[in-house]
Amino acid sequence: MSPSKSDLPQGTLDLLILKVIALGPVHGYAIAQRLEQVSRGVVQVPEGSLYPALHRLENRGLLAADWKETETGREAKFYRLTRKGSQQLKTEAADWQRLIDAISLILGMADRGAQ
Amino acid sequence: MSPSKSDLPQGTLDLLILKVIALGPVHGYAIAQRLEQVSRGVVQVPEGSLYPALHRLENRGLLAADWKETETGREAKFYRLTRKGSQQLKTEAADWQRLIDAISLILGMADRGAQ
DNA sequence: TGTTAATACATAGAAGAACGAGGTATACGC
DNA sequence: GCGTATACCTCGTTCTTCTATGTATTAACA
Repeated sequence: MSPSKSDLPQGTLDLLILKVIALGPVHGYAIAQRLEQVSRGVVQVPEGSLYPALHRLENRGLLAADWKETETGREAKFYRLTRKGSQQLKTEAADWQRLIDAISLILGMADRGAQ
Repeated sequence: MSPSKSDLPQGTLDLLILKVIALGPVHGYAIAQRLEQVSRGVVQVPEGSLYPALHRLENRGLLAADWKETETGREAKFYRLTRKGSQQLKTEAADWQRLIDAISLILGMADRGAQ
C-alpha cells in the first residue's frame, strides 16, 4: 500500500545527499538507504537519480570519493564533503528553510474576508 | 539588493498557483504579484514560468478561465479552480506537508554518535 | 549446484519544468 | 508623445529526474 511516492522537488536531492554525507563518509547505495529509513519511507531515491546526482556534485567539487571496503567486504565508493561542499550544504540548508517558510505563509493564507 | 533569489523547486509552482486561485478568481499577472507579496519577496515567479504553468493546469482540467474586466478596466483572464483542481490542491498540499516533514527529519539528523 | 535476492556501481534516453528573451497590446501619468 | 506598469503569450535552452538497462559480487537457500 505504498504510502504514496513523493517525487522529490528538483534540487532537493542534492541538499539531502550533502546532508547525509556530512554525517560521515558513506557510499552511494547507503545514502539512498539512509534517506529512506530516516524519512520513514517518504523519500525514495531511485539509482537513476542517485548516481548522476553524485557525479554532478563531485564534478562541481562539492564531493570527493575514495574506493574502500565496506564492513561486508565489498568495494564501494565512499564520498566525503569537500570544504566547498560543506559551505554549499550550509547555504542550501538556509535557502531551503527560507523557502519553506515562505511557502508556509502562502499555503497558510486563509480564504476568508474580501478575497 | 535582491534577498537571494530562491528558485522554486520543480513542481512546487503548481501547488502555489492552485492555492492562490483557491482564495478566489484571479488573473495570472495578479497571481505572481500575490505570491511575491505574501512570501515577502522570497517567491518570485517569472512570466516565462507562470503562463506555461497556468496553461498546463488548465489543460489538465484543474483550472478554468474567463475573460473579464479588472477593476482598472482592462481585459484579463480570470482563473478559478474546477472541482478536480480543488481536490488536487488538497492532495498536493498534504503531499507537500508530508514531504517537508520527512526532509526536516533528514536535515535535523545530528552528526554525533551512532547516527 | 543452480538460482534468486541483495549489494553496489553505472549510463542512455525520454520526459518535464523552469527560465530568459522576445513579442503584442492597452492604460496612465507627465 | 513617451515611458512605465499592466496583462497576455511562446520559443528555445538548460537542467533534473526517472525508467530501463547493464555489469559484477556476495549471501542465502533449495
